[in-house]
Amino acid sequence: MAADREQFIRLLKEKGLKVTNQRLLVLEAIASCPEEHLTAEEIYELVKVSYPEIGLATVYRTIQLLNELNLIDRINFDDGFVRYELGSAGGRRKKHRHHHLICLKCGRVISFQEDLLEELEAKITATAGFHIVDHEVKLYGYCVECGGDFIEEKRE
Amino acid sequence: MAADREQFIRLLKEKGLKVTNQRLLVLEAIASCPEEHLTAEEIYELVKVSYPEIGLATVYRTIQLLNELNLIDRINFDDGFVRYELGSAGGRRKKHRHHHLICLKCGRVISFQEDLLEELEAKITATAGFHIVDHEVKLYGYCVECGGDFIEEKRE
DNA sequence: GTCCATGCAAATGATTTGCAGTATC
DNA sequence: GATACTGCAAATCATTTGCATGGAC
Repeated sequence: MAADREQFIRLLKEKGLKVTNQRLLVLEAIASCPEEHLTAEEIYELVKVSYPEIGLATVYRTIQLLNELNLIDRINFDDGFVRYELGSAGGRRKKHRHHHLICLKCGRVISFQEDLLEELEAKITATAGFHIVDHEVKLYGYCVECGGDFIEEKRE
Repeated sequence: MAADREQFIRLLKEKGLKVTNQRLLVLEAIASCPEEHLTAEEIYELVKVSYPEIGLATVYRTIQLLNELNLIDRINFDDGFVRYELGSAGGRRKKHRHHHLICLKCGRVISFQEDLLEELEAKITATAGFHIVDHEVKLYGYCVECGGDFIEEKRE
């Protein structure tokens, strides 16, 4: 939505930062791929389509800014790239980031949004004095195409 | 325990790999810090105490081997280092890795072992055809020293 | 003796940074 | 017009790799 864009512009102005084409285009690129988990390089390539002069360093700097403003979240699938996706806090009031199913065979990543651990968080806060504000869950397994359905039968 | 060591030696022999001092010392270093989440550099420094000739590259290569053998697990706290800890599958039959409470203020990491998501895993396997075999959970918040206890009162 | 493993130094590759020119406010 | 932003190239820094030597079996 353009909601992210408007919020970004507002936040930039609030902080005395400048609203530039490059910044808007980086956010737009990320927002245009809500199902993807983009690397800096991928975002760079996307923005270059409509703005070929942009530099990779600018993309990195903008990503950092967007992350500080909580407009995007970082995710790490341990494949050597840090990835980014539209933030869970983006405008709306959802407080938790969403989670990921990761296929161990083909590497496919499926996102899902669900508050998995509310109860557990409350319990830990009460017993350990550790006040939890967010959680991140990665589930590893095998997707349907990679044998998720019937792998059980093949074992033992 | 020395159980890890024996298992390591057995696995090396099974695969026609050589049992070297360096390999045993790297595993020993990790096993000697069960509460820590060591970086490659930290492991290197630990091993150097008893074996100063070891090279950092050997540590990296051994870590990779240990990880492939499932004797250690990788964890990433997004601070620029990959970290390692004794594997959840190490000898015993625990199938899930353990989880982490991460303090957003001081960075302290507390591990805990608990099967959090058995039910959820079963549900997703049944409905999405995605067969889950492991999960990783990171909980973010504030530890007791950093105001975990009373931060609730300070907010609005 | 044969290979595999090691140590060193050089290479890699994602991300960061310095700086002079450029655009926003 | 001042100041922040950009693009480029050079710098960083964790990790990997090539290669000749050394060690395990």
